[in-house]
Amino acid sequence: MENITEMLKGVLEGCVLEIISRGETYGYEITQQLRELGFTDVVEGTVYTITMRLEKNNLVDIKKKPSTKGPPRKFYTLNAAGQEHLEFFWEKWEFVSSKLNELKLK
Amino acid sequence: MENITEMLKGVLEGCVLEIISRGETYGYEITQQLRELGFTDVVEGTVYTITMRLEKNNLVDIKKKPSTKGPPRKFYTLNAAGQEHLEFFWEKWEFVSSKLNELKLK
DNA sequence: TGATACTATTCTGCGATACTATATACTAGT
DNA sequence: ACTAGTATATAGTATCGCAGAATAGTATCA
Repeated sequence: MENITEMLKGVLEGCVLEIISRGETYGYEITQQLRELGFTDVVEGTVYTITMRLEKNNLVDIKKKPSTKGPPRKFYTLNAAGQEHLEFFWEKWEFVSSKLNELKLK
Repeated sequence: MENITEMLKGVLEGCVLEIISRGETYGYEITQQLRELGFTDVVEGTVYTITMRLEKNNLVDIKKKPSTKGPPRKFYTLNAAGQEHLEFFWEKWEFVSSKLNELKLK
């Protein structure tokens, strides 16, 4: 799908939070999961800015682990604040989503 | 609903296109319709930037008409390009929306 | 006529976000 | 040595919604 950049704003971060909440993971793998989801054009740099932001806002805990396939990985897990943030994200999504579907059908 | 600004990016413009497609309307009225929809915090300035953009991108036709209640109104109607843009917007929405719901349920 | 309120458009600058492009680093296979 | 794949990092750019204010027209009431 082309030109969905603007529509992903505010949404992609929520996706990353959700993916992390499913279990400890790292930037590169998150990118791949987003691509598998269907957001095929998402690149590492984009995910990196998001994880950096999560880090800055203290929503994740970090553990560095060596990798057999490249440089060390930074594994993320959601902390309590991150979990709360994620829940609030889904609430917002439900709200916006319902309003748009309402508009579409009306 | 608070803090949905980022999530509205790319979405609000689509809403405005949809509202215009329902029938000739003007900025102030569009703002009110968005508020009725549930986006209570949308302000005139926001809608203005959107209509200006639609205008700049030649997606709307414009007619100025006097008002009994204030300064002249600028009425917008979708042209062919605008109609196409709207359809593409809903396609994008369907795509992103389905992916998000997929992620949420999985 | 002056003040106020409501309608209505316009303008500017800002902050947040995703994207582009590139650099750097480590491992494994040929 | 070279390449491909993995992986983090960073600077710069474009876009978008929003805050805040200015401007302007009409109606109403003191």
